[in-house]
Amino acid sequence: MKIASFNVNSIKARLTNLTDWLKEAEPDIVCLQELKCIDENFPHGPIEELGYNVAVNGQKTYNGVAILSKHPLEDVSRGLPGNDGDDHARYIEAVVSANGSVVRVASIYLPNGNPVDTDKFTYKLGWMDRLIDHARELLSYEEPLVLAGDYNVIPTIDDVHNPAAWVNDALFRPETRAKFRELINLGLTDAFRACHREAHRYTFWDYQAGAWAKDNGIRIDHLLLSPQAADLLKASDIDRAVRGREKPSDHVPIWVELDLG
DNA sequence: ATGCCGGGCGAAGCCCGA
Repeated sequence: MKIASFNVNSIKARLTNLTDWLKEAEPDIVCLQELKCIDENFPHGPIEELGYNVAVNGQKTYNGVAILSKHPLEDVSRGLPGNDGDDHARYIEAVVSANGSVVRVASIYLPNGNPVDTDKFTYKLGWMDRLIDHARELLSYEEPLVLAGDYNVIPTIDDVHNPAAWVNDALFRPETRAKFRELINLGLTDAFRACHREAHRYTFWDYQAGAWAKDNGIRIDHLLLSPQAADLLKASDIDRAVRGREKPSDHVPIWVELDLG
């Protein structure tokens, strides 16, 4: 079973780019981020035509996440627990049953957090605390679990082209990286890193200053696996060629293959 | 480099992303 994550930076602007990739990559499950549309405006038609069931947690203008699945989506829940006052659409979770197996999947759009001297950074760190609490709960189920999304976290110096340019950025600040390690240390596996040791493999390149041409990127989209999912890990990779196409997102898809039949 | 691009909103120019 192939499970992917893709920050599309507007589902409306990216529809053709997305459906082209869906046709060639043929993922079973896709976690999308930054839809930038309300539930009613999600383009169900072109995506359901390709055989996907769809669960959306949308929002006007900002954020918005979804899960696409060729198998039925069950027990869909929207929003990250722990703060009823948080109205950002940054989290959706569902259970997928396929071939007698079950996998729980979440699509995550973790806050950017810049500038760091504002409440945006506080919000990011608080959101990460809530994610850690929720992940601890989900891990207690002892089942295959994939926490997939745009984490807006550069985990290590190997995951950025020019570390010096990011030292004071919310994506690379020590506090951010420490919280990410706290999440990993619950017992999650960074699927891409488990399959690839080489440095400088990125999932995001800025639209500006020729970042793509210079390979000036960062690795901030991650698929984190529970031990039960990591047991099934066969492969993981980044579909970087998508960044070079017409009207690309600034992120590219990243995926895992799990031996779930 | 800190918004040079790109998208939303809405119909010019601002907000936002990373």
